[in-house]
Amino acid sequence: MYTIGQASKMFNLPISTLRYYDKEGLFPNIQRVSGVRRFSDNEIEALRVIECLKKSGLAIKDIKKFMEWSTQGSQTFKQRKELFEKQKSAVENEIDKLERVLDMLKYKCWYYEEAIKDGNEDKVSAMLPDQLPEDIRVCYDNSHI
Amino acid sequence: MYTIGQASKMFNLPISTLRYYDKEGLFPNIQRVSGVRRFSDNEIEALRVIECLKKSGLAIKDIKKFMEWSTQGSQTFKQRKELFEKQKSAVENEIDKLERVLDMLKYKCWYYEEAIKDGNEDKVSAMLPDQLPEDIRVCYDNSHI
DNA sequence: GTAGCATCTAAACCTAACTTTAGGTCAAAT
DNA sequence: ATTTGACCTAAAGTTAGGTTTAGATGCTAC
Repeated sequence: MYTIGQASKMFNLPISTLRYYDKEGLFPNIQRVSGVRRFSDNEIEALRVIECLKKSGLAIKDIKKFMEWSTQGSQTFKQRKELFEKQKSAVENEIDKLERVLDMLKYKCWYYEEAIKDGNEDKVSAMLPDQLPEDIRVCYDNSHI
Repeated sequence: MYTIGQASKMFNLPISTLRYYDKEGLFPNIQRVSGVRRFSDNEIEALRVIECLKKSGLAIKDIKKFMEWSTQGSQTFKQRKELFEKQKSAVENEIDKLERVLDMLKYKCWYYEEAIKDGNEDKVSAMLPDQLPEDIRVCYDNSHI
């Protein structure tokens, strides 16, 4: 059992954010002792899931829906599983996108290294893809589809 | 040379967004013909960079700063390179985070598969990490640090 | 010549996810 | 007894990144 201050430190989230999450219905079963919230193992695991779903791109109101499903027992197992499958694909896609962003960034890093070496960007900006070093060409191609 | 409508289609961005970017100073050198914007190769490459930096997590006002550096010639090569290096690390970090999110999601997918098989989550929720299948245990461990 | 487009501007509006403010309760330490 | 510190609420404020609205301009096809 933790206070809001302890939970705040555990997850490195401001107290105001935890209260906001509670107001938004993300802890549907949180207990209170004379008005004060008690974060049990239940809420701690909820917070882990909240962080995960948030980073996966899910909006608060949809995380709330999941938390409601969790209070409804075995009849919502399928929905819950499907939500996690959906977010899994979303994150896989996001990672793929970021890999292409990374290639662009690698190309640009190389580009400015060369420009610095030359003192100008004339040579490097005139270079055609097939004149680039192999590893840089791959990055260029991946980011200029 | 492209009109705003053509650029909008090329990048799949609303016209209003392109005008907003212009207002925010993201095309410092864009030409106009009797008031109408002309998107040249310069602005097209700028848009590729904008998309990249945006996805890397950079704010519009910082992208603007980069675009200003780009108008200042060789004296800003170093700053520009450092910006790309910084965003490269940021994206590498973000990908790492997402890999851990992915592990949590894989664990939860497995969890609900088991719960569906069993008709309840009693067995699977009582399972200690070392009783999990090896691949799932890895996911669990990576997401419950 | 007028109807239909694409373009333009300034300014208001929108949304999500918080954060801040102002005021209040309560228990423990001084 | 009063001060400190952790908790509480409701409501207002904030920020980023757009989007929408309303009204204007100008080319081109009929």
